[in-house]
Amino acid sequence: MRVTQLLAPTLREVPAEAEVISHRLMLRAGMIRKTTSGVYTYLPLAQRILQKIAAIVREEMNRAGGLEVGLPIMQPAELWQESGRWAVYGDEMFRLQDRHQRDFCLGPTHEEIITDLVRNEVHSYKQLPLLLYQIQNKYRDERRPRFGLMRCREFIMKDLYSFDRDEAGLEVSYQKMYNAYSQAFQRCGLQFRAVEADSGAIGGNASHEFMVLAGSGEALVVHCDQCGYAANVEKAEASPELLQEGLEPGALQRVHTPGVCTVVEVTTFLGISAQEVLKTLFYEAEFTTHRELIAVVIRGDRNINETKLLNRLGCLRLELASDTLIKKTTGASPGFVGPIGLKGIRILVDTEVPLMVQAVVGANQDDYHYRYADPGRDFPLDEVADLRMVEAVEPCPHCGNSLVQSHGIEVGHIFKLGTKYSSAMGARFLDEKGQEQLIVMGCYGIGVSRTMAAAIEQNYDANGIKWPVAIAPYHVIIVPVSFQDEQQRTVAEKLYNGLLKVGVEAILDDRLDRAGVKFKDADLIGYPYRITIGPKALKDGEVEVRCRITGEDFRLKIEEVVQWLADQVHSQLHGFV
RNA sequence: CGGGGCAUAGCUCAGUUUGGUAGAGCGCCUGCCUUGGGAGCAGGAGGCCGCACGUUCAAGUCGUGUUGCCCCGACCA
Repeated sequence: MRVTQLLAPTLREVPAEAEVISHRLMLRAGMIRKTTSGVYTYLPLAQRILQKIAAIVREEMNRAGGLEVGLPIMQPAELWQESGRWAVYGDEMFRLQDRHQRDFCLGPTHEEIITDLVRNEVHSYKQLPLLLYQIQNKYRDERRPRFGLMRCREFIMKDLYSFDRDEAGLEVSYQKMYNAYSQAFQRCGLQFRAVEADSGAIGGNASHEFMVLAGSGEALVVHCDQCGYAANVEKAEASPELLQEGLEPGALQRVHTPGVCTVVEVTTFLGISAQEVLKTLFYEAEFTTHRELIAVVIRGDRNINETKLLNRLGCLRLELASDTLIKKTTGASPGFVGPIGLKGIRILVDTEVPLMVQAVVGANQDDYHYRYADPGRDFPLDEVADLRMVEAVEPCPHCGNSLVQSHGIEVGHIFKLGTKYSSAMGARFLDEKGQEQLIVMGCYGIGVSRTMAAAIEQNYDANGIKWPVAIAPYHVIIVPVSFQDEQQRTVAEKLYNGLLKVGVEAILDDRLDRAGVKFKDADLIGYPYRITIGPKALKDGEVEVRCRITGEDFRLKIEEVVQWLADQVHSQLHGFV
């Protein structure tokens, strides 16, 4: 490719709409343009990158035994009504009607479609296991698209669905995918971590997320260097901290605490630490059939993990209760509520609560607290559960070593689905005994367009992007300082052709612009290697090579540079396989 | 969905307070010159000032409505 023939309109200034680094750089590098909120057009450079990511993913899916299919984007409402999700999916689903007013949606995911295919075509245990996947656009009407390609309404996703005859088979498929995902992200040249994840509303009992580690990541994960435990903080187990071991219980004491509402105020007023306070939060939990007020008790210095709470309760939605409702129920304002004497309300306590013997709690009367509350003695411990968010620094729940916290971008997510869809939609097979059995399913997604953005979030500097070789739009850019100079031009063409011959993807900057312009664009777009052809090195029969990733500069003989670059590129492309 | 902000040239933004013939820098086109980190000179093209209605002799500017976009929050198989 020659730069004069490429469409890569680079921008000197940062478009006002972009905040996130990957978004800004892709706009500036002439890779993407916004079509409407959450919908982008991919220009040639981005398209090449996406295809490279997709190719790696495709190879790994195939290697794991996956079969590629092409599923429809436009899907009939009937299938979604069968699974029950037409009603549940809500505003996030793009819906449309045809001229006969029949309902359709644009696929946000493809469980229904694929289950429909499999129930029609698979009838025997001999046809299982089956791994089917596609790489395709997905549509979700996000409430708030943002961060450029990170959260779009239209995006590219690889989704694979596994079909097995039983749980043991699912476990095998799941492991295959876990390994394939690890391999795929490694080959993309990304630093990532697989973490245990909450399986959310999709159900199932096991789930891992693949996180590209980057400071700008939305997700918080913790991991242990010692034993390898890693989890999203939404999921991470919290090990209870023993603080008041051996302490003798005291007599419950009601103290006047006028206007002292928050944990901080309580600790200051009483001269104690937040660890000695128990706070009580009231949630309104929405179940399928009813709404219920729930009290949750947790140590004053801890935070509730609402994901854990929601899972524990098995409710659809959680919301902190309003002050009015709290007052009506307990007779006290939120700052003075506590578990003692609460009647007719389900009380959940965090695992650390029973370990305390002298706690300060609200007295359910404004301007009063209790001291020396003894959990179990002064209020019931009927429901004890891990309900707290793990902190930045705390011991690993498995080995006790210190956990490390980091930010990540979710680029892959694998789930065990079980029989949720096969039972709803009747996907069954006959086993050896002629018995009808439900197919056991798993689903596995990789955000392809998001992976492109995540790669940038992890690899950039003040001058632009630093693509890993495996997913770079081209491996090498050749920059003659002056393309009008005949000698430089001749060398440039020779190297260009030489690189193509040895399988290195080269692009020649044949523009008549000044060198500075070409250097700036090369850095911005982020080609891994740049060959500079200029008078300085040329007089020694050499050219300069700069590595974008490490910043290293090399001077190489003209005759040697092609092979040298071929070695560099190929070792990075195939080093992992 | 709640809160905030923005909308003028391809991009970044002035101009709106106090109504009076549309501006700058960058980019783009032509020519000259130049070529090692976004050069210089000369000339040029490019705007329903988001849209609609209203006030006014006169609206980019004032009023009402509307649409789109961005940010924060809630939400996120």
